[in-house]
Amino acid sequence: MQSTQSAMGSGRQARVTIADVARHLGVTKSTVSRALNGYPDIAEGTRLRISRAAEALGYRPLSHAQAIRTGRTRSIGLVLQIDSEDSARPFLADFIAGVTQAASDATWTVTIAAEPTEEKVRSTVGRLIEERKADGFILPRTLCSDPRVELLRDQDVPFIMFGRTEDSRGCAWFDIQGEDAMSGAVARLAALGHTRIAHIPGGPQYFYSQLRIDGFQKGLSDAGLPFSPDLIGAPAMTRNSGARVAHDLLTQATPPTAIVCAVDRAALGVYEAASELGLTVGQDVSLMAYDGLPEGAYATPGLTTYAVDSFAAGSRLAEMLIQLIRGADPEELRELAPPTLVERGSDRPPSLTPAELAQRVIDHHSKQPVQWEDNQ
Amino acid sequence: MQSTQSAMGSGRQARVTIADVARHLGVTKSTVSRALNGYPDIAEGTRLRISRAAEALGYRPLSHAQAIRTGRTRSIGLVLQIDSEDSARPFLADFIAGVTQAASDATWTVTIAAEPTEEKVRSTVGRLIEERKADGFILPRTLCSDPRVELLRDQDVPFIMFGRTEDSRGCAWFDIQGEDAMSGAVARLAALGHTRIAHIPGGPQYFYSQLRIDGFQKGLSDAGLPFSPDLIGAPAMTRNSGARVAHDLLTQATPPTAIVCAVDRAALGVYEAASELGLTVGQDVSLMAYDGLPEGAYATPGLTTYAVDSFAAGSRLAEMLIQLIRGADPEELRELAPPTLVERGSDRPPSLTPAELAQRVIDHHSKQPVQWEDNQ
DNA sequence: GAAAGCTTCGAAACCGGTTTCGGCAAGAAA
DNA sequence: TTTCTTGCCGAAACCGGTTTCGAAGCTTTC
Repeated sequence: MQSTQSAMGSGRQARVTIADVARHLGVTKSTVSRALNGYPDIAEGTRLRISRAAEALGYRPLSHAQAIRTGRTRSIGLVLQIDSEDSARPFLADFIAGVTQAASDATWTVTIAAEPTEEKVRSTVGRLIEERKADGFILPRTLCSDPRVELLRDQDVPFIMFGRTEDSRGCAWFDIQGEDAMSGAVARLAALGHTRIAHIPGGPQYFYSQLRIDGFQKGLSDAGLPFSPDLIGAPAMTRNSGARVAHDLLTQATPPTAIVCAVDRAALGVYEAASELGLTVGQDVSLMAYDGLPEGAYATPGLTTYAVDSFAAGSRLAEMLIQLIRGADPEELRELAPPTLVERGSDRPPSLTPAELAQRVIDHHSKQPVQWEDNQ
Repeated sequence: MQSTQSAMGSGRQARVTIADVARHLGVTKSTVSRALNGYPDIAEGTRLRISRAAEALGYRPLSHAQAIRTGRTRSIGLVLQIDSEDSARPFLADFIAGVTQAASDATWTVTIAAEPTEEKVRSTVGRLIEERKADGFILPRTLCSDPRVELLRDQDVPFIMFGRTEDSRGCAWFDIQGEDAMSGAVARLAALGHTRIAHIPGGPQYFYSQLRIDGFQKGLSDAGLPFSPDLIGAPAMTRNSGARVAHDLLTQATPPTAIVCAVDRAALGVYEAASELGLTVGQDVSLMAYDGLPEGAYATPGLTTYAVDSFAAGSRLAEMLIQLIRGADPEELRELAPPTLVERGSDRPPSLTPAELAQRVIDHHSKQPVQWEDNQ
């Protein structure tokens, strides 16, 4: 019956096209197309007949054939920046799984790219736009002022950010409530009896770092604890810099008995610093952080942290982006999800006062001076 | 001059199409197309004129417009299986970066999907084929007999495997030389003076596990060491199962003084088992493994391991797949790359004989019996 | 009963490329 | 000079969809 027409080449199975469906029912392609796309000028009976036949014949429209007319590929773009020492790496698998899962559920696909530098990321995004490889983009790890945002805004391409930025006029975003986590951590530590609590913030280029500092300060004032600038250390995003900053904090004249880190990775360095100073985390100094890295479970004692559900974040971002592309108002597409507290052993009541702690450090220091390596 | 034609909708910048280029030069679309695609019936001068003009005008063909006629999207498919406890996770970011980098360099793109179960992976691959979203696929983590392979072979869709399988007739693949790594590890440990060396293999569903067992045995015979079945423990792919298997091996009547693990993750468990038995890795028992996980560097002492360059693997796989899609013979597209030895502290000369080691374990065991938890 | 309106669908153009076919001109062979 | 190639390119069909336009057929209205 359908015969010759679609006898595509070498072995690959002949696809059933819209023309096949039309011929099978004795209608025209245009009728089939409109029926399947919900145009109002098709009789309900006809629509039913057509959609049933399409289903039965196994017809699947070719998204790139549609795209040539509609300009839409049903594909979401995800351009990652992966530098040699990427802090986002552990989340990535879950995040990608979430994004693709949600896309898949909507019969969309995800076009992914990874570039090492900000500049290359920009140009790749540009290329994907030019080639219309994606109908919209998810931007992970947004910076305070993000060049990708300008590019996409200029080109009028839909996008959604994972994380807020300073200026999010007309932008859709999804974020995790990092500020509440930080104030929650302070509240928890204060309830345990700590009175001098320090913070190690993340890199200033990330907007969330400021939010978490704000949350930290709010936590202090909520608990009625005094704030002083020396409670906030230098930014640290890696294990080693975390160790260095923790070392500085703990060798102050009045050291904190508890430290709240903006990111888990820095917290892993705090273990090192404590150990070098003859202190034990969870005993002499309490520690809380944020991210939920699996490595935190392997530390001794386990790191108490606020965990982010990256899978859920990715899948929600994909859903929201699809809505945006379908015409939703970006200002309506904004969501804030809470992280979940993972209680392990690194936060306990203080066993020493700050003064006693300082003495312990001095005693230990007199025995063995410390050297920090600069690699890793 | 070009005016009205391509005044595409709302704000988004007007693309320059092949018709624009043709009009600009006073030739037809077909000439431009053939010139740009290297057809032999275009004069060299014309070809030059056209490609220069295309460059100058910023013309980029729309891959999905090309696809409608050619059937090719210039996109490679990557369908990952990500279950809740995925051992491949740490590699993933680098791997993806490698794949997309190589694709990007060839102005191809990567369409990615992630599914939790084997069945869903299969159906997603099927969908991507039906919708012609990818011209070929990279299959990571190949199983001994892999259902994806049958599917793709049936449909006559090009694909390349990361890892060999039992039956790789007509298949292209890229793999890392795990068997040589294992025999190299044995040779190294034998040279250090170990005479009783055990192996903890990976999951039997993975073909590489058998290869690595073979390599291990070859290492023993090369070193002139006797083999006995009790030198090979139960399979272990996780930290906890690694600990359990190591415990079994080390509590044998004649325990090994060195253990070679098929995967790093299991080796991390060996540290735990050793510590529970009152032994120190690198001192009482030597340890080598394979993968190159970053966590290995944080263990004490650092884990000596054969590291896989996932970025390079991904990028090579993408390059090879593109060649395959362009018509290369799959039997020619097979490559084996060596891992690189990362020397840290876990392999040292034996300090005890197996008999002395057994006695140490017995002495320690009489003091405190061991319980293994089953979570994590 | 004719005009007007509505519903429903066919015909054909269109999207941006690729590919087939054929024709023209120049050069080679007869 | 005529004929046959050969090189080069234009014309038009084609890929698989979407969308515009218009025209039937049926109702409704006056």
